[in-house]
Amino acid sequence: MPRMDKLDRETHFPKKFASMKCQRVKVDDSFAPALEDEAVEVQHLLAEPKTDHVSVDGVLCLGKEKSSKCSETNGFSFGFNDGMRRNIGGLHSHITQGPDDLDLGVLDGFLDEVDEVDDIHAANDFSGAYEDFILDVELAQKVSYLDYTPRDGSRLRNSSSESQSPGCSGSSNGAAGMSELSTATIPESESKNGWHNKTVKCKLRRSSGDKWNSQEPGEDSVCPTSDDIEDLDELDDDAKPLISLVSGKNAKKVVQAAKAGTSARQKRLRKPTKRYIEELSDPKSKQVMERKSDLSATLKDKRPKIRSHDELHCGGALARTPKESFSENFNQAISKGNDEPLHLRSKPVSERRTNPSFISKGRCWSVTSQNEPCQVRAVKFAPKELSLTGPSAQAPFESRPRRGRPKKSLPLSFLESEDDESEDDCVKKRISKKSNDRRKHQRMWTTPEVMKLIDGIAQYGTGRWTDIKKLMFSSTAYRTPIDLRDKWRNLLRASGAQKRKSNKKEDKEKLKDVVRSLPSSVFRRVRELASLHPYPRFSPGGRYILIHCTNSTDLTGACDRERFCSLQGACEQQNGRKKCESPAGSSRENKVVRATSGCVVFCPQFENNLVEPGSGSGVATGSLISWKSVADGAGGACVTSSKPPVTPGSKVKTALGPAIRLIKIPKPPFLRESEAIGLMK
DNA sequence: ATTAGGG
DNA sequence: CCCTAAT
Repeated sequence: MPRMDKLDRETHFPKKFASMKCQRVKVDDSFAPALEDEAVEVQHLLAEPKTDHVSVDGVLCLGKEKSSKCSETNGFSFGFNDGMRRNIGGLHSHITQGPDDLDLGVLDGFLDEVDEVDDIHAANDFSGAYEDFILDVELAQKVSYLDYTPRDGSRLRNSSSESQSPGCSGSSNGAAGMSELSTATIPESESKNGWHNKTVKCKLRRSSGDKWNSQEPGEDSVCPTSDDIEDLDELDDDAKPLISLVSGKNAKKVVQAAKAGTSARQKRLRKPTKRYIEELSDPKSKQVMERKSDLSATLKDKRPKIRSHDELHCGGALARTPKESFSENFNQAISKGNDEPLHLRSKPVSERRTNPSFISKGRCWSVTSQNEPCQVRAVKFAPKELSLTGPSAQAPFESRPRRGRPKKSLPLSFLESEDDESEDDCVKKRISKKSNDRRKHQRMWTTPEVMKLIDGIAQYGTGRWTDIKKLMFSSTAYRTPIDLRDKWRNLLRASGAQKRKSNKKEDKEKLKDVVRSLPSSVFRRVRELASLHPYPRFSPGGRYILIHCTNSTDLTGACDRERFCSLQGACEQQNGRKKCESPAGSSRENKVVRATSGCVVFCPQFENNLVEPGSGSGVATGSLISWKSVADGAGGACVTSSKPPVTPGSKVKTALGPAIRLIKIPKPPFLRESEAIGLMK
């Protein structure tokens, strides 16, 4: 901290403070207060006086104020009296030095080890699952005998033909190609409906009606597609049990199949992943492995035809569908489906109109969950050549509704999940050269899915993945909120909306694949949304230091509690917990936070350090403001930027230095000065 | 239970 | 996609 600076600043600040009271420092004529939520334009910064050679010293004594009870005044005075008086000199230079030092390295080997441990656990788990399996067989049997009666010839026909088909060979032979599936003869709707009905019977005792019967064979034959095919291997799991049932020469197999079908959804969590079967060499596990593979084989044998049907169905539509009209075609195609999102069915039209699914900002693809199946299939069963992800294999038993994710499923989603595709448990699996690839079970994202995701984000932003899942992906059980978020992260990178961090060739290749697999319109949308909904966004749990707000940075609007409250309100609803105590506008937390000078540092433990506008308003250099205030994007506004998405870690150019940076505080919430300074290097 | 974030 | 930390 240069002394010169200090002196200099001390002469400056009185003036500044005076102007801060006006809530806005008029730096020059070009200052445009019009930018409410956003930041001050860079040019404004450029015009700013170079005030801020204040040392981090005074600013970052976070540890010292342990309680969050400090009064607002304290907060302010702390900021002002201390921070202001002290220097933050050298801050800029520090900040600009090390953009990436926060990256934490992790050993790959470690992950592998963890993986192996997991495998062992899983093996144990499987034996347990098998026991259950046996127990369930009885029930399954009864159900099948009682409830299962072929509805018409078609089903028998299906099954017979199924049983004759060569099918996929083994579970380990993942490379069951699409090529051998080219001769589809069975209407998908038939076989599928048949099985679905059965499933419903078993599970719901016929209480659910004939939802699937209403569909005419071929009704879904128009499937939009494009070059953007992601996935090849997708078998209709639903068909497997049925086929096995009918064709079963082997009672055991029949039972197994029935069991697999009836309790598949219920017992999903217990299914071992294919990987365990493949990789387990432990003698103890071999028995299990054998049984398992036996079962898999049984099931697999029966599947091909059904899949091939899909292929036929969608193949016609594959050819055309130009990029631009992509979404339109898509909508047309899906509009043929008789299905409508269940969650909307019961609602009056008027209500539907207001449903987010139908009103998304700007272009909305209006992809609804129920309609997905067809689309998904269309994409999935594209010719192999179109695959962008390389060979894939089926892993029927790998379906793994992720640990503990959608545990709490709504009744509706249950029904929906039975609808069709969604429950197909064939999880796509990448066969990479590395047999020990951690990412074993992957379910490729189809373009329609991506569009749904985008629509969801358009409506809910990037913080409410569960909501998006519920409303947009209610029928696809395999997509968890985390999956949605992950996909979004990938989309951001792929669309160029986010600077890609990794320089690895492998990653780049993957991104390219993603890019190729999606229409450009998708990425346009992604970029739009990226600017609209920053990601990563400031999260309530996040700890950030916002370094260096400039003089004229105005947080009004961006920081108001109301917006954040509305976000929390949603959480409150879904969690049943009360997170946002005070309604927007009624609490002191709703006060506007204003940063009119220098450097603002905030930390969660200073929640109550809100600065009250009007009373010496303005967050002085070094003041602490509530993370709550920043959580909803105020951080973005705090830093000068004409580009909205300013997120933790992002750089923003200023007139005062090459760039400033939002830094996320690592683990221990309390940070010593030296540590904080260290972070900035 | 849910999200962020890193691998 | 998996896992962990944090809330």
